[in-house]
Amino acid sequence: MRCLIVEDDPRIAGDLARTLEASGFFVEHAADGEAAWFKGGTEDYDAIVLDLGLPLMDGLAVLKRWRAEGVTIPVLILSARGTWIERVEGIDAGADDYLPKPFRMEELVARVRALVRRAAGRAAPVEVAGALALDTTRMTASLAGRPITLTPLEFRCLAYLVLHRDRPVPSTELLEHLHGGEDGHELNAIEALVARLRRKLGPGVIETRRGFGYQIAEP
Amino acid sequence: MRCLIVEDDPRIAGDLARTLEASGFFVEHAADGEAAWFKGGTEDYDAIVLDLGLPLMDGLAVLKRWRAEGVTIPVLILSARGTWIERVEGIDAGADDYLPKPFRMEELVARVRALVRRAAGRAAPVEVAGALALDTTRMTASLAGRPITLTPLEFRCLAYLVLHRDRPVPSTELLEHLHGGEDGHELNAIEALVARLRRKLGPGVIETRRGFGYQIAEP
DNA sequence: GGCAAGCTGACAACAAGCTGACAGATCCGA
DNA sequence: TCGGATCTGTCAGCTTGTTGTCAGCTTGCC
Repeated sequence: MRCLIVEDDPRIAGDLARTLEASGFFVEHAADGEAAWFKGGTEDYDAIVLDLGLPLMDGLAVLKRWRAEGVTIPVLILSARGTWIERVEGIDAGADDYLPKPFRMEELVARVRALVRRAAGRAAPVEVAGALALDTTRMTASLAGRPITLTPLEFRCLAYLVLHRDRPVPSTELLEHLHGGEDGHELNAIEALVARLRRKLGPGVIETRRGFGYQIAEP
Repeated sequence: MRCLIVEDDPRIAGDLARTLEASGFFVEHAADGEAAWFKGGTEDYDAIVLDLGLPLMDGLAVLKRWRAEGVTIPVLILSARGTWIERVEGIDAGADDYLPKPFRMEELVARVRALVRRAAGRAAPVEVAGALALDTTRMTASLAGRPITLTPLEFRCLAYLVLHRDRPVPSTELLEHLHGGEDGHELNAIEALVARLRRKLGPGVIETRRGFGYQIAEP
């Protein structure tokens, strides 16, 4: 968990850092707008706590610039001026939450935690098992960074195996999952499907545990 | 123009829907907070009319959750309790406008229209995907700098594909988006539409990912 | 060695998607 | 109101990718 604190007052910054560190964050600090903009754009944080009154570049300007550049790290705005107009401006500029000063430290920690949780839920749903990566939004698969073209059924089959990679999946279960319980399908269809997947993925990715089922190989 | 109505009273919801439909909106409806949250987060509306007193999740909570998740669709709050405190709370939560009950239908329509106009003016009007550029306020398209004449439906279809260019869009979803969920339309209409678009755009712009959907080609 | 589980290449059936033609609907100017 | 132009949905026939089945094969286990 990495968190960036953007705050020019060294005393407040120190307080914030200590509190967040006590809650398990690795904290970094930027004291002015320029430094903040640079760090937020180049490093990968889980959350940013942003004060608005900053030297060199105003907090809102920094935020807008990040958002324009595609930085999606969740940002919590801190501000002494707690009017609702400013709140709306902050949200408008792309902030994820807003906390008016003065505030209790516990509340700050709770909000930053909530922000991180929410962002994790929103992230691109990519499942990874060793060198194998499945992106269920883009419907793409890759092996060791190399893209693999899969048909819909192949994709669903592989996704199911990756999701249950901690145990062998019987072919009867795959049949049930892929065809929604309709019968009239032979088990051999699954065998053929797995064979086609293996041809695309190469050996050593889908293992057969004879008598138990198929399983994605451990990294 | 798609509009989501969030209202638990079926009579009021029906009134609202009829009025907005008469003004040219495709209207969808959610009767509780959970459903509203889901629809607003996953579908692409031009405006949302949100009642505050809702089952399962309160209207304000839904709104806050949307804003926290980055949903920027303009929201008009409806409420029986018209105190200014509540108004501020609504704006604070990220609402774009506030209309106390009772209200005249004409006023509602006017405000929703204003909302949509404002949002259109504020949003980045030009969407770019590779050589393809769409100006959503002027409703013009160009490919490699050369202007392309599109019909209204073609434009909406292309805009939707460009907006979701990071993933394949199933033709069922296009059908739903373009016709606001009314059925009685055949999937083949989408195929014909895409064929017409391809004839204008040339090959290699709209790709078919068989079994997954259509997708704008990566640059 | 024998048996069952599992593999695989070939093939055929099927479904997804494409396209040109046509016709109903709508809009617009005269 | 009429006529023409444009837009858009439907249909039929076609192409192509996907997937189930079959038959014969290999592999592991008792």
